[in-house]
Amino acid sequence: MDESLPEAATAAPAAAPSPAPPKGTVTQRAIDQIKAMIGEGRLEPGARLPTERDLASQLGISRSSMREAIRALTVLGVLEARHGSGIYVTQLEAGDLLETFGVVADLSRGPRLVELLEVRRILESTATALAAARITADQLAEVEKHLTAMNATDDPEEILSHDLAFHRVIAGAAGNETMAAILDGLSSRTFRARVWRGYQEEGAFERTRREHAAIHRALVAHDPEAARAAAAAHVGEVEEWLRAQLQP
Amino acid sequence: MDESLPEAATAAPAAAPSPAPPKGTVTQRAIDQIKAMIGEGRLEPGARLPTERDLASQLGISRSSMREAIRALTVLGVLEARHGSGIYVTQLEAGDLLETFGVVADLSRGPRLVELLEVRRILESTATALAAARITADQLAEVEKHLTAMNATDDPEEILSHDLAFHRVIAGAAGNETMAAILDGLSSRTFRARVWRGYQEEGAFERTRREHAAIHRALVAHDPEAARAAAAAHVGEVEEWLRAQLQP
DNA sequence: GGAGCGAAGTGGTCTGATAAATATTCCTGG
DNA sequence: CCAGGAATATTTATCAGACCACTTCGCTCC
Repeated sequence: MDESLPEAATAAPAAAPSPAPPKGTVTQRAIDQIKAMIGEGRLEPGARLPTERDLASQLGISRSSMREAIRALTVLGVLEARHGSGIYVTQLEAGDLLETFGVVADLSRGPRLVELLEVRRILESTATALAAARITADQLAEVEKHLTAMNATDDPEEILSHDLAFHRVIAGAAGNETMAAILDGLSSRTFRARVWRGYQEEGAFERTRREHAAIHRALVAHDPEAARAAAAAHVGEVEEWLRAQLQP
Repeated sequence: MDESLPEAATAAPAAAPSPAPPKGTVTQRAIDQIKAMIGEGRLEPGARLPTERDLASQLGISRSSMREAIRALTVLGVLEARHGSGIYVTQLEAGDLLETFGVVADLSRGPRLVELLEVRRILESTATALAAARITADQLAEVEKHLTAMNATDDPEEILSHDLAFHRVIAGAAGNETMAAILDGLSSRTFRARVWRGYQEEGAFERTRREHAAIHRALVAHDPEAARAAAAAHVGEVEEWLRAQLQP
């Protein structure tokens, strides 16, 4: 019967500064609080966090919930847990935080693949244009290395690998690490493997080779506009092919 | 002694297709396996997963570890847990998966903020150009609504809110949901609030107003090139200001 | 047939314990 | 005094079991 009154005696002992904003789950709150600590600068990149137990008691939650929060921030690339050592804030660099971008590419299908390629075309053409203006001799040599290696083999795996590296070096030469990291995610292995499985079976090898050569020529000539056009055409070819595939 | 030969007796009862690839933590493995299930189409968008308990025993791990895996995929926007109901795969649309993009903007500092603005400038200018060609009368009306509302108040909070909506409608009119979702992340509330705190104190209100008007004119005229230029200049202004701030 | 209720199912949280990897301390021998 | 290594302490990784909160659905009763 009537044994329990909703409110009453349970005056929480530790309701100090934060009047316990009861939004969402405790785990979500923990995630937000840790993010806030980093955002406000209370935790520098590379800093070591208190132990799981300390953090848990500090926020008034159980260790299980705290572990879920930590795990979530780990997959986001914000934290890094080292077994036996502790939990650390990553360097919060573009590569750390944008690694999850690959998940988007891996799980997207149908029309969204075309949209992703459109984004890649826009960013890649601009990045290649910037690279044409800024690329150094060393970087250019590396581009050539992957270009020749790509043309010297017939193994699709190896071609794909050098193709990815080819574009990665170019993106790096553009001087915008964030853009390079995004492009890396948009070119993730499984994403390209999926699209190219069919594309390369239509004799696209030769065309791809010519397009890469055009990009390389533009880089050598330090001609941003030619580089932009060549890169846009390169991605656009795949984009158009994929668009056609979706309307049988 | 010599009691242990590497292989031998422990013929696991359920070591059927996957010979237990012992890479990383069990939780990470669980994350990968669930991702694989979705990637291979064994789990459609919107589908309901087995219960935590079933999934855990199915993969041979404890419920705690399985919960961490689920939580991780939840913050990535891949899964959605409904208390008392079950765990479901999201629709895997751009908005779901790219929500995490906001944390990049929120946690970035210094030079990376400039890089993010550069990416935004590239995408936003292209999106605005596309919108100029494709925008409908209804969408144009909504753009105007936010434009006038923005100019009718002095409350920074309200201005920021309508500013975000202004660009969001334009991005939506460009017809690429993925690009719109990325731009949304690049314009997340806390990100812009941080940058604009200083920017708007330098009498940038009037300039911002003129830039928005220019974008709007280009949209009305359905002039992609003008729209591209206006949008690029708009973001570029903030970008340049921020770049200058970093070299005192 | 419909409204209300209650039991079963399911995610959310907590507690406690053990294993594994790492960090620290301290002892020993030169 | 110092170098090396073993014992010890710290910390994350994982597991197990319990209880609570919310949802769902079937059942009863009107």
